[in-house]
Amino acid sequence: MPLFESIPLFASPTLSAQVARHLLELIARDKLRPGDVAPSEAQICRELDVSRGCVREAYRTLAALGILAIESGRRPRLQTMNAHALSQIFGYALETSQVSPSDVLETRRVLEVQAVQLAARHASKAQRQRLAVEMRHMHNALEVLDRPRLVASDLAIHTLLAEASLNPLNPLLLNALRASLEHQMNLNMGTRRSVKDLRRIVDAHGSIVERVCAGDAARAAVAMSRHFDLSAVAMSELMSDTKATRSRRRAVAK
Amino acid sequence: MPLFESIPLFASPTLSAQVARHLLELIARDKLRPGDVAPSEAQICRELDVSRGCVREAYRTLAALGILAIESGRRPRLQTMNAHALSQIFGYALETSQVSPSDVLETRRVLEVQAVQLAARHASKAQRQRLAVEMRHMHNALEVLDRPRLVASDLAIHTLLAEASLNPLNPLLLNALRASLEHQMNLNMGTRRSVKDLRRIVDAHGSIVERVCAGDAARAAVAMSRHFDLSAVAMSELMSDTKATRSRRRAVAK
DNA sequence: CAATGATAACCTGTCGAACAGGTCTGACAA
DNA sequence: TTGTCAGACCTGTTCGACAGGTTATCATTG
Repeated sequence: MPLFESIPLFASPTLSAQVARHLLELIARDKLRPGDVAPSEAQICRELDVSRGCVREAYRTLAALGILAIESGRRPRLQTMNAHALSQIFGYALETSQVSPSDVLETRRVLEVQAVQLAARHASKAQRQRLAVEMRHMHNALEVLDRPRLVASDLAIHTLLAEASLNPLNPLLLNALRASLEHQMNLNMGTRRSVKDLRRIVDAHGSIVERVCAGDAARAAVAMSRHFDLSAVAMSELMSDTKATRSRRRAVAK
Repeated sequence: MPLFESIPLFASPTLSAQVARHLLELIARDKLRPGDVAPSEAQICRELDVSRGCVREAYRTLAALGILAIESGRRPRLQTMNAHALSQIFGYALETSQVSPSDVLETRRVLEVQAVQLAARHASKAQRQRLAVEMRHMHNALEVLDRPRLVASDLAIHTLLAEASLNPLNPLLLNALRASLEHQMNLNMGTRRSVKDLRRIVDAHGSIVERVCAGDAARAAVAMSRHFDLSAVAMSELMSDTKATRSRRRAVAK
């Protein structure tokens, strides 16, 4: 029985994977933080005595996961957690029909509902103020029918709510899910809503923000839940997918 | 004004990033599915007239995201969605204190609670049977105090529940969150529960499975929620982190 | 002395050629 | 028909080289 058996999963076949693992261990050992610089490629080459190509591949791996920020000329730095890598993963899952848009919406829904509850309980005064301000912007945008600014306000409010939940996984996951879903939908159709629908959406945001600012977690959750009901209906109208997919899966699920 | 301005975001500075994007577009255009083969490195080299190093880096990027499966000698194949990349991302966020273990637990909780509700409603007969079988295994493991088999059954039940929700995002996210959290905790301490706690955990799973099999979504959710209450208490005892982190964040949140 | 600008060191991005070793296919032989 | 073997194909890795960007040092200059 070999000695390495203690770490069976980590017997990476490829050298570059080992280098990537080494870098992760280095980050953990030195307790590096986002913004700190990582060793340069040449340094790792000398330390581990491997070719630069290998090291570069390891760095690309970590860069793809959003761990390292690599720019020409600069030394690699640890990156702040961001949704880009996640949205690419979700986007691939959508693209290959491994998950459906309604699956994404379902998960977004439960996360957003929890997020507004947490936001209602934990948001700071400044965060509540920023929410109220953005809500006014949204109302203004509706009055002059400025659609780009409307969707911008929509996004801003959802992001503020997710941040106000004080669980960083909420902005991370929600941004990733939203981005991947929008990318998928925009390719299929341009969403042009009627003015009536727009007003309903703005009102929905209004009541959510109002209740979060009032600290009423339960009602805020209900409002967000209603908001998602509308979105779900709108989407299932556009692509009669929800029911079909669900029942097909049920049949396949042995 | 340059012509490329129409797609400003896609002006990737590096060549290898452009190659990666090209591959993703190719996947979308040809509607490739998991298991299908992707072009070999040499093919892309000729088609795009770039060096093999560049192409390899692009492939590593997609492999890191869990999109491509690359093995020596074999042609690259599209991969089935899996939690590995996600758990690495979450693991990095935990490692660098960008999210706390209680954040992960909070998100896991809401996702698992929703998952059991969906499972109670949508699970197939076969899935309910498998759940019941695994539950019996867990009871047997408890009687003979086989801890490894106990944790294996725990994992299996949670995985079955997530799958039975018929939303593939649930097994994906829950596996990733669980794996990253366990990786983080195991490094800090070996969790040795008392027999009394073990019995309580098994009972909690028992009531969850029972209610899911009975199709009682509401009670299943309550049972899962209770199960997580216990876990949360156990964890906050081990690392008095929950409250401290929360209040610290609140102060920082301007 | 301080501000400024040039230079040198360092870093990443890309290319090319080369070899090792694994995988797959198809032809040939038993 | 089946088994085996060779060759084509593919990924893993290395070395060397050059372009172009960034940073820090240092000397020049006001």
